Amino acid sequence: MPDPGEHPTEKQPRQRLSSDERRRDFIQQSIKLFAEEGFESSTRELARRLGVTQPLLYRYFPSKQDLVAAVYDEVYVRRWRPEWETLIADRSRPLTDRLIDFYKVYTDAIFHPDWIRIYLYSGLKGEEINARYMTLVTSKILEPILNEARHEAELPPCTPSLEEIDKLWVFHGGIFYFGVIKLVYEKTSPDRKDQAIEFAVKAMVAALQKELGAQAVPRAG
Amino acid sequence: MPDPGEHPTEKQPRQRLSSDERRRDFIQQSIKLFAEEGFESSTRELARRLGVTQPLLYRYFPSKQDLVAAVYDEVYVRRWRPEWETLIADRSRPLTDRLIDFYKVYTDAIFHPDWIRIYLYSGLKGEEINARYMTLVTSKILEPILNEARHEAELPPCTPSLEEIDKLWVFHGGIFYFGVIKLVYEKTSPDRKDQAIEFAVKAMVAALQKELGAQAVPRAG
DNA sequence: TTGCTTGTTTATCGATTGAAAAATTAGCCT
DNA sequence: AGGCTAATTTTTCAATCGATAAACAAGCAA
Repeated sequence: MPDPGEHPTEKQPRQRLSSDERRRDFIQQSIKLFAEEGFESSTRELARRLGVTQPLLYRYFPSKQDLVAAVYDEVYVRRWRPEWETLIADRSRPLTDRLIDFYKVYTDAIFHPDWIRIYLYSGLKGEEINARYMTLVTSKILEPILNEARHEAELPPCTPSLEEIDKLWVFHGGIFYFGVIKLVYEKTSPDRKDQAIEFAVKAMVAALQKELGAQAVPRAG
Repeated sequence: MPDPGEHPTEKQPRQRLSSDERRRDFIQQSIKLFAEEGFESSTRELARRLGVTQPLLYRYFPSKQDLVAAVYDEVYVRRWRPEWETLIADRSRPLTDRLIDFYKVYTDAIFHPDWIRIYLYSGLKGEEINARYMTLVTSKILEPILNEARHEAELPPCTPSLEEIDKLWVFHGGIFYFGVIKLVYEKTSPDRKDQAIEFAVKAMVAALQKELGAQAVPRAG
């Protein structure tokens, strides 16, 4: 005697959703599916997870590529918080404190399998939006950090050199990659995440101050 | 009038290779192809690049999965250099110098699109060999670094805590991720690579010494 | 030259893919 | 109740996938 309740979504008397709701469900489930199995996941598996048939997708998206674009918009664009930028630039507090706070909330936003895996998959695919996100991080996070470090070292602002940006990418990437390995391979408690961030920020600010201090010396020597 | 020379490997009078040569070619070309397009690349595209037909692959590998396994062996296992471990442990030199040298040669070995992209693809796939490589890095690189740092701080050796390994992963991951973005998005000169490594190593050793120094204080206070 | 070994191609299969066209039906308006 | 709109399903297609079986041919040995 076969078990009729094998699938949880089986034989529901077909509930209809509004156009907006269904479209939203497609995107949300796509994020999960693509994050798990990459963008080569089949549209049939996506439909199966939603309990609908595969051709329904094409009433909401002209092609699979358009669905992917919608996923990118949701992941890359809509998760960015403009207040991050103001947090870094708040000169009423020491830069170290600002950066620790920033990286705590930034990693709270991006240290999720959905985000990190879609970020990596799209980066490997060479998607333009991924490169644009890197540019955004450079201009809205790394360059501002350098500006703030120069200000704390009482140096005049200047356009950062490529080598300085490189160093900040090593620092930023270290925190990011910590999220990668901890999410991909194991679960890490928030405590250890915050601890690692504090260590990285302090090490970075100290190293940066040392370099900028050396730049300021010539005036005295 | 159609151009008959469209493909460079067109209409060669079929040259035969020895079994070993052909097998090696399959693996090497697979590394390139999989690195570019991921492991979902078709066996037909692989054969096309080698100028042979697709079923020939199955005279050398029982299945595509076996080909992937051969690629993993080539990339993960055969590129590891045991002398890296002795380089880190050479106590006749300051730890900073050792680490700068180590990371220069280590990144010379792994900062290639082939290696980094196959590493990332296999990591996203959840391949066991990727997890094993992470364990190898932890036991053969990060834990030895911590031991050496403790030795330089005149502290007795001990089994490193999870939090200490976390910090070293942030540092190590920063260097690795620098290679990722520079390879995926642009070309970087070796100078900038070495410059970034020196900065990261110095920042790391300084931050580590500060922490270990704090541990050593109680004896004096 | 003959013949055998083996590297290679030809032909083909079943499964899966993204996508289109047409039929169906749920749910709201009147 | 009747009917219209739009959400959903059914059916189907051409392309592509990994893989198998059988035919072919290059090169060495006799």
